[in-house]
Amino acid sequence: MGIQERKEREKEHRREEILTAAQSIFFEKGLPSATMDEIAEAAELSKGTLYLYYSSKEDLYLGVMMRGMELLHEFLEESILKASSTMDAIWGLARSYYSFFQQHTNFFRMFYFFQNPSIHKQVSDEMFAQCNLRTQQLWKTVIDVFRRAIDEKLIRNDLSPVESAVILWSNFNALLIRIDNECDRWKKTLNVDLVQVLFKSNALMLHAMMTEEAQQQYSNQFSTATLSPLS
Amino acid sequence: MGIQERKEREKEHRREEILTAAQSIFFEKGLPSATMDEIAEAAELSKGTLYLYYSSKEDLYLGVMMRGMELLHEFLEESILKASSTMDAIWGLARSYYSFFQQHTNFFRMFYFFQNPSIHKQVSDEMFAQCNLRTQQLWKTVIDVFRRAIDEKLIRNDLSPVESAVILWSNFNALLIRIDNECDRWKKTLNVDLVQVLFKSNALMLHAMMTEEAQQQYSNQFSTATLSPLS
DNA sequence: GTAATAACTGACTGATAGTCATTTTCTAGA
DNA sequence: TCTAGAAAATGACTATCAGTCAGTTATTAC
Repeated sequence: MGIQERKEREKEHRREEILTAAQSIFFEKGLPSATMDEIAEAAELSKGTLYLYYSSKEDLYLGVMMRGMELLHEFLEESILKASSTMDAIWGLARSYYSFFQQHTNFFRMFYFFQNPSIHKQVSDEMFAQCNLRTQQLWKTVIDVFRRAIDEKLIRNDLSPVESAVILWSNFNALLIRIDNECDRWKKTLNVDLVQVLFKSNALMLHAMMTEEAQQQYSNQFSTATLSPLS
Repeated sequence: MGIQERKEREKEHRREEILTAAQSIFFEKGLPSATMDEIAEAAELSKGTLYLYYSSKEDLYLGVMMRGMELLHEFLEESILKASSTMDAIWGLARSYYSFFQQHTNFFRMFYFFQNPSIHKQVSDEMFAQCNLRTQQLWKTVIDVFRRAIDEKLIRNDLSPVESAVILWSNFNALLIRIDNECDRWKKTLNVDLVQVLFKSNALMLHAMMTEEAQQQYSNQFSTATLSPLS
């Protein structure tokens, strides 16, 4: 009998439909303002049914967010594949994360909204574990690029792959968040273009992490010309 | 008649009492889980009275947060005063922000919780404006140190004071947030001490921002020995 | 002493996350 | 095709909580 299998498929499909409905509502309103009634209406289901598939609003939010994490992972993997060298791959991570930020701002916002533990109260253990797994996979991809860079003596070997990855990523991410929230304010009150600062900062930090040989080899890469996003 | 004045004082005092009650509840539970009834009980007032002094739960939250911002400002100002040189003042900003983070983690958490615009819905314009003013004052203090550093040719003059300030601060802040949320996880799964990474990252970035003269002058400052927090 | 004003109260309203008894739909075997 | 039982879906209901406002208490001015 394929009935069991078909039911499984249909159930999975329903889970995805609910997620799609939730996504449109969360993108529009954010977690606090979105209501389960709205999501139910968007999904053309009753509210009770949502709870047969997800155990809380926060679980739904996490489900949508994990779609975003998969998408970001694809962005990064693809840019790594396309890279002509390991150094190019490192710059590619920055460029592709910036593209992701521009093209999928709503997902990006979910990431940093959920970074905050005050929100985690209603998240189920399963979802939380699944999300941590995805996060680890993402980090593995990023860290592996830095591992290669250190093996190739592009990055100083007094930095570990994990250290260099977390430093460069955190630095880039912090400025992306600031761009998302405060870009206009910084432009108006202090006449600073945070997007330029973003790439300048990334270039500075990467340069500081490089071995002397690599600094000489790639010195031209970090001229002001290539600092701007290749938009 | 000093009655008007006394009444003003009493009103201000009541505002502060309410803030103190709110602070204890917000520290304990965070914004989403704290209830106005709890805060009212802690303040020994009725809920209605809270709304005579603050127009929403979020306004109360902002009021408490601004206390934290003033405290941080004092930390920074004091460390700048104590600094023996401009370069020492820059390191002092990092050290004092780290001290603030350790001693007043609850305030620190409020800062990054509220960075998120999804929360701002119920904030009054007055409070928002007041908070922006405080933020600008804080930034002015930080930026002024970097202005001095550039004047003294310690920091490269292709960086503006604002740029260098926002880069170094954002970088430091990003890792502090990660330490607060994920320190144990990084230690366990990847065997990395994020606190060491924090100061290493700050040293790297600052070094990259320095002029060649300053790099030579201060090269010993950034040996591994001084990378650890002077706890 | 009293009228006017200011400060405070807490029962009430509306919104909303999550529940569960009931109904509807689907499946398997006769 | 019919039917019993399982699976899926429903929506009225409960509990909680931010915010309101008519009414009460305290203070001031004369």
